Amino acid sequence: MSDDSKPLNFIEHIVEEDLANNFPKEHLRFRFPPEPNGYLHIGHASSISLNFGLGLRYNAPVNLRFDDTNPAKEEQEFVDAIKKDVTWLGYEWDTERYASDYFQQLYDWAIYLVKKGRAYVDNQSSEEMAAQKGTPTEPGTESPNRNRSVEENLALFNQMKKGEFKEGTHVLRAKIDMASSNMLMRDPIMYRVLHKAHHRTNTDWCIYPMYDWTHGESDYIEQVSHSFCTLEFAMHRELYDWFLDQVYDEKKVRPKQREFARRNLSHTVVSKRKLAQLVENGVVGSWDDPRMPTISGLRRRGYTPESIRNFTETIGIAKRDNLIDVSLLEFQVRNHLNKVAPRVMGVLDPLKVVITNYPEGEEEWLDAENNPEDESAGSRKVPFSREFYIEKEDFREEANKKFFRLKLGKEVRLKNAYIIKAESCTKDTDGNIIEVQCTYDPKSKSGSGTEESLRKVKGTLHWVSIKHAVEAEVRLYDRLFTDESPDTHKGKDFMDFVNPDSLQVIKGYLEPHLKEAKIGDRVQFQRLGYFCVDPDSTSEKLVFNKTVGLRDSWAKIAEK
RNA sequence: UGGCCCAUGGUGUAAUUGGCAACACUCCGGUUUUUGGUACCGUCAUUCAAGGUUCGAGUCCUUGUGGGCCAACCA
Repeated sequence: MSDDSKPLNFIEHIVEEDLANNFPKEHLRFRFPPEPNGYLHIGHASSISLNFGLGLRYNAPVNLRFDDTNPAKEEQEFVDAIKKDVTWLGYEWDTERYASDYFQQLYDWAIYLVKKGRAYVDNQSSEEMAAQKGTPTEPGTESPNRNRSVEENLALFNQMKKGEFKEGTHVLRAKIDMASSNMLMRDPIMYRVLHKAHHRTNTDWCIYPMYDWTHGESDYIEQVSHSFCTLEFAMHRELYDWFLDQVYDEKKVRPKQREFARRNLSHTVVSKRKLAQLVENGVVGSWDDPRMPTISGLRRRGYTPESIRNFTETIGIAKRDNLIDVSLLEFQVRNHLNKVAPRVMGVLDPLKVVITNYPEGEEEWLDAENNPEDESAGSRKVPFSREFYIEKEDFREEANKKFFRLKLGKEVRLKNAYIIKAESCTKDTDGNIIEVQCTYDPKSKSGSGTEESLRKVKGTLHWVSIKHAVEAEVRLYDRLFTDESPDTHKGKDFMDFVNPDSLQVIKGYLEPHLKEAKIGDRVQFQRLGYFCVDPDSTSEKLVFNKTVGLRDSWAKIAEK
């Protein structure tokens, strides 16, 4: 495999080491286990790439497992969205599983634990139990219910299951060690009463297993060999192993939990809870708002699956805290779109230009290359006429030598058209330039092969013939937060850093064939950036999203 | 005051059993260019600190320092 040449991350080293220690390769199995309580985001993309990448690398199955043990938060809508996103990213799971598929098995095992004296029913309030829990530096105290008889526990647990108790009154706890230095080992809760309908099991159950009791056992049931999760679960590993010990059969694969650091992206938040807050508070329109770091948001923004996969590959996986600069993500989408996006012309901040020596009423259709990076993309025709738009910032009455664009008395090349020279301009009463008058060199037509057409002029501008222009709504996006790490400031809420100007809606003028553009189409507006057609687009009204700008070295020069 | 994890350029990751600190991005400078895009070339680190082991330490040991996580009937 070509993968062999690439350096391994620490997770791959762990797998390699297990293989070297005679773990059978055919027993390798992985899983991606989202809770269906929200949409997947760029952080999940790393986990998805890790697990499915391992599956590809070792030709091992990868399950998509929904960790659906909390009916209060989970919905079918999210299950569907997650499946769509994983598929869109280009991965195929072996089998689709649900933790809820295992509710009966988990229940049977719980009974087994009760019978072994390893679990008991506690009917104290959560406050009482919290008080007995102790602190990281002080041991906890044992519950008065800790030594109930097996018979009594069995009866109580049965009553819990039958719905005879109200929520919050009874729980099943593992009997471990109230003095453990690991708070999670201080008799953790295995089951709670929840009189809520579940999106899959409906009202079959009114007791639901907790994460810790569910996750490792689910891995075990599925015979997952390596269970990877984020660092905040590191302390859970001891409990994961303890629960496994209770039911483990030596002849089976024993799953191994290992942890990696969550990927943090600059100028955004990567947490389902916080992203949900942005939606609920109306900061963004929806989970798939193009400003969101969700997979669906990035998709709508115009990102390609390839660019996201390349991103996760280049940022890698490790255990240290990180804040990945968004420029690494932007590079990947530019890099991919540069190769595949057709070039077109669009003017977003129009200034009218009139060629005084071009015949009135005349028009010609000029050849334009679709993609200089891809000869097979061919060419198209664009209409040229006496009056057209250029960008306002592409004209100045006077400017220094670094300004390669149109200025009075100087020439520029119009992309795929003629060389023009600015002769004069007119202004409104406020002094704003509203029109530029030019002359053109009729022999300088692009591709005509004449001596004049081969002349070198410093600047090349994009333009759109006014008579032929198609209007479109264009949505420009800026970073969602003004701070690079909005949720890491103690005493400050991440919402305080929301960028009030993250969305700007303008009108653009595009070359006419864009009228045929379909939802999801991605193009490069030459000299401006990459844009895609938003799902809001209709046959009457085109809507484009700006995915990302081109690298802009002029902006840096202009700043100085 | 307890336990667990982590520390390599501006950012993210690499570095066979200890053996010339590498790759990508960014920044800065340059070449090419009918996109100030692309492509190409170049500059930017004595690996948190102090000791120790060793012919040799980013890697092993000790002690610091800094950061993260742990007391939801969430996952």
